[in-house]
Amino acid sequence: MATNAEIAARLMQIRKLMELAGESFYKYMAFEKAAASIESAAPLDDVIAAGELLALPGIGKSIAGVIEQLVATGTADLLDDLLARYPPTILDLLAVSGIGTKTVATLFESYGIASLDDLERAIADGRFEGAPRMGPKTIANWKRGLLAYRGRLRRTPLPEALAIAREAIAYLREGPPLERLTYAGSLRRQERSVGDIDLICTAADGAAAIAHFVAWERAAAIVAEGATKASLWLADGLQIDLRVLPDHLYGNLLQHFTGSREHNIKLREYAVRRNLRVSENGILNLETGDNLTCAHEADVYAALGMAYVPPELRSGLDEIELALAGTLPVLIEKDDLRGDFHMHTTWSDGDDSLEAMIAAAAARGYAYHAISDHSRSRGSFGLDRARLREQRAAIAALGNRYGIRTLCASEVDILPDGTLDFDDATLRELDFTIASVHTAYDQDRATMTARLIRACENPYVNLIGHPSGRGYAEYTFDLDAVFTAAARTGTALEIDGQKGRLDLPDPLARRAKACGAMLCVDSDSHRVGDVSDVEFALGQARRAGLTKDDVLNAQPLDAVLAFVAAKRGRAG
DNA sequence: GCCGTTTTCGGCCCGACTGTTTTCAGTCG
Repeated sequence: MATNAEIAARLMQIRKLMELAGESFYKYMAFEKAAASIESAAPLDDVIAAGELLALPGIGKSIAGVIEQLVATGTADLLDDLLARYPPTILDLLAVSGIGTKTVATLFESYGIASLDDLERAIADGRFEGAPRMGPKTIANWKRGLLAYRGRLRRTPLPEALAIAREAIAYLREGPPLERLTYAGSLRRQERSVGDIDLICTAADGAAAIAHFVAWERAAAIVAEGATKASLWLADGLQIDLRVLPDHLYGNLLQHFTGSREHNIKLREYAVRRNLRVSENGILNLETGDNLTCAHEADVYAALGMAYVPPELRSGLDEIELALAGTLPVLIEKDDLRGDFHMHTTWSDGDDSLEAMIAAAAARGYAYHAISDHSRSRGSFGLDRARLREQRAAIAALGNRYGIRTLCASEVDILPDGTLDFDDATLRELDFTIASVHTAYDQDRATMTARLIRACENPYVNLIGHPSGRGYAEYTFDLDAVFTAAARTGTALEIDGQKGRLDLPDPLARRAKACGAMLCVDSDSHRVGDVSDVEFALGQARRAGLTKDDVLNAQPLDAVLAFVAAKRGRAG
């Protein structure tokens, strides 16, 4: 059974090979659009069974036939024909910065080069000396691109990229005067991992800003440097782009560089039908010649007659249609959060004291939060029943000093058979229970599915912590079966904001909502400085299209206590 | 190859930067 992502990858493989083969631009771009459409669609097996493949955007009769072949057999006639012409390793060359399809086609046809190794050998042998359009600078760029590719095969996790972006912004602020400055791109859209960092700023003297940027001591290489735009690589190959324009264009600039590419294409296609040309330089009326510049991003969407689309929703799926119809979801915001259910202290594996963590939760303005240290089977640091009672007493002893309600909770291990690390009598003493998988990640799909459903069915379990394991352990389970069980039993599903987790990821959170489940947005913090990690979870929630009604810790304390009581009540 | 508030044909987002060019093709986002 192939996943949507695997089918989409096959379509992209076809798309790239078609471009190499010299097919028309619009023909191979149709495959790229189809791949994006598949990636965000419901599971293909279901779609095909329902006879709804042709209803997906960007899928016509021709590509539908290819997809059906791919799903049924793992390959397709079209793909087989292309692979008969080009070795599969040839596509690796496209991953090298500075090498595109035209170059790959030339390398293959004129030099028989079909892999990264072939290219490195040819450069070392000096085979390109005197060749047309392959001067010394071009060859040097390829060498640099090869080095970067070999040293960097992963995307950068959002929390890591955000820290680097803030460092770069702080550096830029030390230089010549800038007006507005921020990060854009996939970072602003809160993608779980990013390929590069996009910075934009407005300044009266753009050239000075660019000059200061490329002089950054952290820059290992300057990839491009022009009048309004520069790109550099850090030592590990991470690329940072800076674009500078005058301040009256800030709204256009921010909209343009926030993307996504697919969102901008759809937005501009819509604009073209209304005789408007949208770019970072303004909105040009093709009839009158007037160019509308926008100091604020919201003005761009308003000028196109649609509702403002939050960055997290700019995926190129259906957000333009929803914005035109005025039916975009009202996304949950930071100020909607009233609590955090997932915080650790030195009582288990946290770095800060109980009191410090309570104070930190209060400092964020929460009305309530839960202290949820690990249960006894988590090595030496897990709490047993006696220690849990001691902790409850310690919480009581602090009284209402910080003006926040602290719920006594536990993050209980879900054991391999789906039972819990504490018996019901112990759980009954708690205000709130998180149940999480921390062991036996290698269970097969059916076993893991049954394990998670059994945890949901325990009347004292209120929340499944980091449910999918993404980021830590990529175990598999039947998503719909577990999410539906969570909805049926009154068990919430967590979006965990711990750096390296961000679990549930946004597509799964979207799915969980569709199954009717309640979600939570938590920090899973182990120290005071990480309580704000809840904002990473919030980003995933917003990308999933969640409103405050979808999130348990956006509800008042009374509603949370009622949520817990209702599940216990149903169990009798 | 796909699509439609100019709908079954004729379009399909937009612009910056580089290298090697005497005016532009290729790459990137």
